[in-house]
Amino acid sequence: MTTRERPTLEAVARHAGVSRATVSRVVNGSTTVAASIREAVNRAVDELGYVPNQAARSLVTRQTDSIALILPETANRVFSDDLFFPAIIRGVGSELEAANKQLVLMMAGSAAGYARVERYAVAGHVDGVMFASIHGADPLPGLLARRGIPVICSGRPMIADPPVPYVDVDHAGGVAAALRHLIASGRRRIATIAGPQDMVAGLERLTGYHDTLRAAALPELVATGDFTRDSGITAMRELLDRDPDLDAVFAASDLMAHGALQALREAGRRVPADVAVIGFDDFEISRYSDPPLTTVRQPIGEAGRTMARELLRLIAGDPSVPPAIILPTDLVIRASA
Amino acid sequence: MTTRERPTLEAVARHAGVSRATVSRVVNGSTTVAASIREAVNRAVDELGYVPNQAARSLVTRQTDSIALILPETANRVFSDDLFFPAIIRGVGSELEAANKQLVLMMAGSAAGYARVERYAVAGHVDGVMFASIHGADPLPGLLARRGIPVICSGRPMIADPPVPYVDVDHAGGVAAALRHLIASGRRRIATIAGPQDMVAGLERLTGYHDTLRAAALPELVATGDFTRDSGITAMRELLDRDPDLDAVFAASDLMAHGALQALREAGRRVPADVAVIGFDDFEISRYSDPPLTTVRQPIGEAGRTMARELLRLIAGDPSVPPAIILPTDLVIRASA
DNA sequence: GCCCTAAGATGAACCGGTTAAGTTATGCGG
DNA sequence: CCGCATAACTTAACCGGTTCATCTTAGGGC
Repeated sequence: MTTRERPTLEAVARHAGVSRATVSRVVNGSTTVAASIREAVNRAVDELGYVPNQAARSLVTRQTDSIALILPETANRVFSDDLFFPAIIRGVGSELEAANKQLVLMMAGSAAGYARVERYAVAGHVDGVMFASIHGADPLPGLLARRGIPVICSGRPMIADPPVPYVDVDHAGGVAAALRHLIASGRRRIATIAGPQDMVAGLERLTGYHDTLRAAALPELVATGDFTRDSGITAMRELLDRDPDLDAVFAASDLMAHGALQALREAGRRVPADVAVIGFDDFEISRYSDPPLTTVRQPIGEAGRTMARELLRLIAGDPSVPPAIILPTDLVIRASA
Repeated sequence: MTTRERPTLEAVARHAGVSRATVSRVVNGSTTVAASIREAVNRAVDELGYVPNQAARSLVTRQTDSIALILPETANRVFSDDLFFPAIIRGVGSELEAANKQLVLMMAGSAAGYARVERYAVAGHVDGVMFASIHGADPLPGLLARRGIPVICSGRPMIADPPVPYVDVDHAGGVAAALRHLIASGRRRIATIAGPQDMVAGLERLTGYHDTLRAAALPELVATGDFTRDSGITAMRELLDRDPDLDAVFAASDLMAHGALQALREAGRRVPADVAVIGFDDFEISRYSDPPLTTVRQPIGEAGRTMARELLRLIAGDPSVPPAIILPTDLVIRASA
């Protein structure tokens, strides 16, 4: 193994016949260096294959140029069925790449992992922290913010004690659009498969359902899932059981909508002839379902990008970062409703 | 904002009335500290909310307790359609969590991102590097290895100049099992949709197809895709065009198999009555396709876990890390063949 | 009561950079 | 030709930990 000793600033300086400070200034692109010397130093850097030691550098500059994205789920769940996190990661990644920052992904599922994340951030391993989707009343964002670490959330945090800026989508607007579409096409017994009620996304979509149906003076019928396909199947069966004559279902996630499609097929219902189905997300796979799914598109990638952009401003000390940014949703009409 | 100044070792030492060195030993769990002092120090640590500065620490210890996983694709592709990376990440994540190491995800799509990854690793930001799937003759693994950085690959690297240890699955065995199943059930005109030929996985699966069909003295029919669903659709149409009487297709990935199912349906062929279809991967979604997909299961998560485990041994300086580990594949028979 | 030993605490060097303050060469006006 | 401003480089003081050699002190044996 060619474990060639990594050259230090000192070595480069000696090689180029200048001082450490000068090399440092060349490496960091200072303008007050004579061209001839700059060139000599660069040559020495190349010849020795010098790369600055990150630990030494960030010890004094107090910054690391990397940023954490926290996925508050166990590693086993994050990437299994769910397509939400991949989309967030994609958005965040593209934005950070442009800013030349390094993305550090962390799963904070277990309690131990949770503590580790906190220590990791407080230890100064990263310059800022993003949270992708928050479960329940998660204290971590506030905790880190109180420690002086720049923090931003995707989805409104449930506790607002130290207010943490966040990026979210217009849940209520999306739900209203979906339900109005169903009502306009003559549906009158519209059920919903709600999301988990310990997440703001789950709560707000259910609230939107209540509000819109109440305004339209239509009966309400609710079953609750956890955003997964399987929970959608179970919930749909339960709904059919409670009201065999329902003529539409609004599911609070695409995966639950797919589960509903499957349960409806098993129960012999035709979609959309007997029952119309609308989801929420607009995942790629919803274009290929049978029938293709009508759904509320939420700009997840855009949310990730926005989150990254705002965090970078926060880190730069920009005082004008808004406490909340709400992105629009829109209804994508396909065959299922 | 409560940007409370982070306490240093020095502060804790003063608070507890001992020296810096002693606090350091307590924090790192040295045994040669009197119980009373240890307790006093711990109290001081709690009261001040002390967390060691990672930069300072790794400057001297030369390790960071974090490990990079390189996804050599652009951020935009990695998480879109593909379910391979999520599975790898899941496996790696669970293993590293158990070892209390931090996972750092890096996308190395663009050339710039590529250089950044190299600098990042060489700068000592991480203790070791894993590569998830390699495209073509990627020089980066060898480059890092030559720099003395512990490296391990998922999938056999195409260049073996500095040999880099790797974890792979038994492509040939899986393909052979699939084809033997088709032959045993009476199929005689068996086509294949090959994967990209700049990836070892693509190459080896095609080689397996050649070898098995030649041994069985059956005609060969090949179209090439890039592992995506769309490329599967295109390739299937092309195959039907070239041999309308084919009675089976082996696709080198599940997504291409799904594309093939769609193209076959459009062409009015019944699966498996007219044409049998087998994929390779066994993604979750293949259980829900119409018909459910017969496929070669490869233990992606297990590969991730193994990769992480071996890398940790490499980092620990264990000289007995094998140059290659090949995991078994097996045929999962569902309805499509 | 004295010396030796060992447990346990300390002082100080060091890791590899950054940067403010200090020093030296260069150029310009008078 | 001198003095001074300025550009350009060097010196040295940090950043916040770890660790080894050194020192202190309490205890045990005779």
